[in-house]
Amino acid sequence: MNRCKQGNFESFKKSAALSMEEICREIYQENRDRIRIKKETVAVKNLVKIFNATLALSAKKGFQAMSLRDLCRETGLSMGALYAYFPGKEMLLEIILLQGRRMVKKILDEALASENTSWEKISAAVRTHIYVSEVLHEWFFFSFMEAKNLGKEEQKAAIASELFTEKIFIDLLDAGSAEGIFKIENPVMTASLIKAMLQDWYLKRWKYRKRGISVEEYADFVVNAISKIIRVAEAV
Amino acid sequence: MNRCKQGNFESFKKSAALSMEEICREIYQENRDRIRIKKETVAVKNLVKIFNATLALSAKKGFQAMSLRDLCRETGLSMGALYAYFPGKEMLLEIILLQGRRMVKKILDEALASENTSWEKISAAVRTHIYVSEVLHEWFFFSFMEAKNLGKEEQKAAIASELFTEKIFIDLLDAGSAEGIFKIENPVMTASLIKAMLQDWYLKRWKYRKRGISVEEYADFVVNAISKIIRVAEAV
DNA sequence: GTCTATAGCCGGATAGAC
DNA sequence: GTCTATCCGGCTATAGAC
Repeated sequence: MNRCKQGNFESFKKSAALSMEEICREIYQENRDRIRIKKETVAVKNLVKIFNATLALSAKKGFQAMSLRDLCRETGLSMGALYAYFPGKEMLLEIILLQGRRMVKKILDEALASENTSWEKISAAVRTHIYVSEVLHEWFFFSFMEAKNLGKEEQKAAIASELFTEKIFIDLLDAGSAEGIFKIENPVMTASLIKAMLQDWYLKRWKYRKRGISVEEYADFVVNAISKIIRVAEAV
Repeated sequence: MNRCKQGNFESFKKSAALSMEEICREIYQENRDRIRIKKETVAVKNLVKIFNATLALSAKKGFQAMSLRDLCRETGLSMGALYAYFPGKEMLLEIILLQGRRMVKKILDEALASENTSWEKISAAVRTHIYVSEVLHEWFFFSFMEAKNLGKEEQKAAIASELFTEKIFIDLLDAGSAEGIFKIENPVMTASLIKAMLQDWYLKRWKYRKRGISVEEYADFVVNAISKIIRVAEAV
């Protein structure tokens, strides 16, 4: 309930169980058959290493340019060991993307369920999205950058995910518009604009970091900007 | 003068001499020493082929993943011929990025020079940027996507270019604020927001295409959204 | 100017030792 | 479970024919 009202990032971070270990445990359990390692503690520990290393290396040079030998160096594992955890480079990419999408969807759904008015829901969705993208920054960046290099099926999933988030905003804008709370000319375009602002946080994080702007300040600014654009009545 | 007042994209396209051929002629003349082809007509014709093919292939799989053999297939040239035009894959990347940045800067500077009030300048800068990114869409996408894979010096240039555009908006917002025309809480953050909207046009073009939104509609929407956020008095 | 042929290297993937 | 050794294909780059 209300993980991030008033923009408390720290409390969000604690209440949302989205550590890398959490994610890797899920991945392990879903892929028990493919993964050749039987002891869960060992497997999860190394999966964390592998995924973190993949995200870090890809952030620097891109997934395609990252070699599995780079990955060996970074994780301390050998080529042979790596192949005990995933069946090939392409699959490694897909597993990371799939699991991340699920996690994000789950958290967004939860955040919305506990809000009431359209404006509260929009505000919560914005804050939650920005906070999640802060915690899982490397994943978000990765996911955006690699989207164009995927196979046909994977690309569809990525697009669906993008449109899913946007649809949440479109529906909320429509609802608030019908209730007469917002004054909006074009809900679809407005939702696109919101998405663009959300994305900027993880695409240009270096910039905001350098300027000393915190996640909470950014979220506040975005919520405020949206309230001006849609002319929400009871905006804080 | 006033290339794109009232958002006339077609007239902008004509007046701005930024065809690929134009760009390639400049590149050829600046790299006469490195390029082994003497006849300008032949050289420029093939440079156009090479750069267009590079942008197209990179859009699909990324520059790193694009092989020079892919490039041969796409251009109809052989490996040997390619190396008569550029000294290596890395340099090809740098040449494309450098020349594009120059072109964009030149056009933006020109567009601003012919406007008067702060709001007119902001509006013109927004429209011009969106229109340029429409004409040179592939270059903009390429430039954004490959930025992280560059060498140290090239990366600095890319960041400088990003901040340069943003600075234009920060200064204009400050100026209008001082004149009492805008009501802005945070010019730096507002400029970031504007940049995010500009970028969305070339990062998510597939989405806008699918929805049948034209460049002009998008530019109108962005200008309008900005006017609401900064509460400009004489906004249309 | 443009081609073909080839050098030399590095990538992903696998087999089999420990 | 993890490692080393190795296969083989594709890559960039260059040399030399036409």
